Amino acid sequence: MTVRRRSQLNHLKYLTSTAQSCFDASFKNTRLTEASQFYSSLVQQCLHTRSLLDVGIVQTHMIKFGYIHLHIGNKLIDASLKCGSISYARKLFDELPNRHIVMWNSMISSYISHKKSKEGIGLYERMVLDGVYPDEYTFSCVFKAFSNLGLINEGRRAHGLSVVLGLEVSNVFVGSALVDMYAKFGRMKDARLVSNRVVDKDVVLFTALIVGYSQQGDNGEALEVFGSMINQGIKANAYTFASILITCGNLEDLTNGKLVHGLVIKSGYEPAVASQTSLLTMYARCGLIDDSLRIFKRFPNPNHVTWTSLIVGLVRNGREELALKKFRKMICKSIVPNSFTLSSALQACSNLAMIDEGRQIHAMVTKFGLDRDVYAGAALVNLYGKCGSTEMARSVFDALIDIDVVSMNSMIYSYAQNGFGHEALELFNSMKELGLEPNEVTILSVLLACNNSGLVHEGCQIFATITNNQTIELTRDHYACMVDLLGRSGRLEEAEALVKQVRNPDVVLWRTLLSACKLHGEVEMAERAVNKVLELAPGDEGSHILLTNVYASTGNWSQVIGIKSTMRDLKFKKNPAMSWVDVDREVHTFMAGDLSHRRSREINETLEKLIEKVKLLGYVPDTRFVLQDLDEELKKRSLYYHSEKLAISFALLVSSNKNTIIRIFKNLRVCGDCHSWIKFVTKVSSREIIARDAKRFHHFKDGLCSCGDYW
DNA sequence: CTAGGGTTAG
Repeated sequence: MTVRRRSQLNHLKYLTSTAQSCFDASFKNTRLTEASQFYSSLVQQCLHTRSLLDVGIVQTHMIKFGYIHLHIGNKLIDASLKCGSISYARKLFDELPNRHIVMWNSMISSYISHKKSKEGIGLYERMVLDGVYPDEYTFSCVFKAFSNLGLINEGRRAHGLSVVLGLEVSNVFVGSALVDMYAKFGRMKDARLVSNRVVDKDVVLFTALIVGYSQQGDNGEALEVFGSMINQGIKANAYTFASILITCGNLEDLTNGKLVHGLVIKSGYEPAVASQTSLLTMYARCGLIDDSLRIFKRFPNPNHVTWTSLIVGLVRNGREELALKKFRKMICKSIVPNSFTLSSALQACSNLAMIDEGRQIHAMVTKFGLDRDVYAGAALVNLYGKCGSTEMARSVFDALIDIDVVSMNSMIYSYAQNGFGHEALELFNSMKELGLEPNEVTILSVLLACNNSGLVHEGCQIFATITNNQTIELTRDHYACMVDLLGRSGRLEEAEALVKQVRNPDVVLWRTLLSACKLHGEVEMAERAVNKVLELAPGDEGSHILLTNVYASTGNWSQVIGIKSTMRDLKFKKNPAMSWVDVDREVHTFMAGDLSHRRSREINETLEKLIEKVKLLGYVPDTRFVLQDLDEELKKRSLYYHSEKLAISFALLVSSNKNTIIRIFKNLRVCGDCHSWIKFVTKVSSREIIARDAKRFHHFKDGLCSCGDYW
């Protein structure tokens, strides 16, 4: 059959070029209906060959011989759409004198399903102006265009017209499209009102409602809707299950999650890809990542969404290295990553501060043309910020076309971590002009920036404004940041007053105050804070250590010994300080006085030489940072073997290229003596060193540090 | 001849 059609078309092409006059003569003698039939069958063939060229040939003939009219014209438009050319269909559509409602609908829905919402709405509006009444088919697709473009008022107006025409609730297709639109606008009340009025509710309508509640964060209500749907005897399908499993995941509700899992199996939807993907996500969200891995293994051909879901789940569960391994495997299998995938992989790199791996993924972002994507962009800004490359973060940020509040927050946070307080403030102040509304994260980031740069006045001002406006809900994190800011700058009374302002001050707040007390040798307040900490968290290890530090810094050794024996009784073990450095994708870890590295002897030689050199430039070991009651010489020796000094010596030993920046990481805060030592090292070695400690970055260059010695 | 809902992200 198809072969015959093919040859008929070829015959037509032949006629076109060679025997037009003959064809013309024979056609003119035929009746119109027969001509119509002939053309109809040719259009049918176009549908089979899916070739726009064929449509063109048929159309040329029809125009030439004057046979183009309503019925055939519609068929041609339909054929063009099926051949994948909306623009060609539109040309025909515009040329046609009388357009059938079906053709308006076909054109509009084609535009919208091909992500051309603007054109779809344009045609919808022209249709209304031309006096053609939209029908249930028109409404069931046009609302999506309004939600795609965020045109809430226009969408409401169209909703109004559907009410006038009596189509709003009499047709469930229109009803569910409306529910979906209002849900996407976040107006769940309107969505609910429409859905309540729809006469014959079906599973699609309920699913739209469930997804709406779930995506607006009202997961409890989503579960309610699911329950009432089941009670009404409407059966869930794969779409519904996929959505409700995500709801259970959002709630981290394993009980209901497993219950739904059972229902999925009973209903026979378990093999559906969406159900599987949602199951994987649900278990990952509930912390059962091994179950997710097991589900993943069952996929014969995981698609990019499945891979991404797995990667996201792994990162969420702190399995970044496995996440990156899976990501590489996915790339090997030639699955094309999208911006979801890449931003998740980048997040894994950020968490591990793996700059090299991150750079490679950045290259992929560029390769796939996603440099200006807001999600990939924010993830890149985050990566470079977390790896201490503020300049790179900024250049990615500047390349973004649409800056949203999240990418803005990432950039401000990058500045904050790296001690660029003024730059962070400048960006924060520019938000108003850009029409961006700061949120909780913005405020926290900018306060952190002030904190890390000692901008006490500015931080207090922002905090006061936010407190007065009450538009942003301040969390304990915000207060902790302010307590740190005030406390470290010596305004301890104000800091303590702020802690007391918080409704239920937690351990973190009191501990922050405690460390400020340590910094300023404020023994009495420190004891008060410790008592509070122990009230809230009996036997808290950190606060014991901090109190030891307070006593040690004021030379109160008998108290130090007292606490230490208490800690021994409670079987405390101090979290050991650790530094590491990434050389050629291999992580080298060092503890204080660590001799376990295979090149330990050379490392120590390098270190000894460095210490001699920096001493000549004026480095004096600062033994105040040794919290043991040793004699001065021993204190000095113990300083020399701090983990960060070992890591830097190793890095200098193995990398001779002066232009390579040395990056080291430490799990605790960098010690004061090491901080000053590293500044000298940058001078004697002419190297740049970036150190990330538990709290922030320190960029050491030419004998100075970006933190301005305030951290 | 034309129609509605789902699974991955900071």
